[in-house]
Amino acid sequence: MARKIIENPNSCTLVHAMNIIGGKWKPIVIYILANGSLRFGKLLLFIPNISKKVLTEQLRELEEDQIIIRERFAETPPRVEYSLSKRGEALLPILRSLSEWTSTSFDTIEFETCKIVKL
Amino acid sequence: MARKIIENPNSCTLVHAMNIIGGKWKPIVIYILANGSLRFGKLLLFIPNISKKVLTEQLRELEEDQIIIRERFAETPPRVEYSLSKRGEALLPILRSLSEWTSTSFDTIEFETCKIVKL
DNA sequence: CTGAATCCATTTTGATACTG
DNA sequence: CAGTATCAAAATGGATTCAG
Repeated sequence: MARKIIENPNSCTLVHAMNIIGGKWKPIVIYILANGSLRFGKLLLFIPNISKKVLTEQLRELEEDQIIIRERFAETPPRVEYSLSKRGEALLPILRSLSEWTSTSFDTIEFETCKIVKL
Repeated sequence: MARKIIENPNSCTLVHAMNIIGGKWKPIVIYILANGSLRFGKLLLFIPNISKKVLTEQLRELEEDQIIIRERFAETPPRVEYSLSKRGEALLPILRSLSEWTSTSFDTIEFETCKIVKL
């Protein structure tokens, strides 16, 4: 039986989406920024167990994909604010759905990363 | 200012969801199985560039999280069918939303993994 | 304060050959 | 056919130190 290679737009877009939000901390960052812009130091507090390096990398990638916006203020000491872009905000309902899916589908969930810091 | 550690159920469930579907090939597997059950060999054809070993691992994990169902038939040669569970099916609308989000948010997407085999 | 640069540990992914 | 086993490669994660 002959086989034919075809394009599958659904898989393709799905893979792309996962590349963007599939990072270990990215959904958390997006979720936290949903409540408003934050500076680097605060994000670090909100996400325990993440190192500066990794947070920096994740933020860079999210910025490249235009999910978040990075605003640098020329002050001393320097201040940098991160916030969600329109594209990032469009992602929120989907992340909420994912969150709900987990809640309704699983009885128990436990992580270290469940704990976040409230200021 | 005092800081207090609290639980954040949203982040928690989100992280859990990403642990389950965040694997490199998992969303594709789920998407493909959405069209009906398939056996191992077919899945391998549908996902170019994936090795048997990796596909096996991903399927095992999806099975452990009860996203897919593995059915083994005692025949010769052996036959194994994979299909979506209820829990996995509940994920489909969300994956479709993700797919749509990518389509509307980005102009161009390109991957090697976009190509799948149609039988 | 923000984050770049190093160095190293761990995890993930893959190519290949082999088995019931 | 549907996997294992083994080895190797690559991506990712993280601790620490340095800099504007």
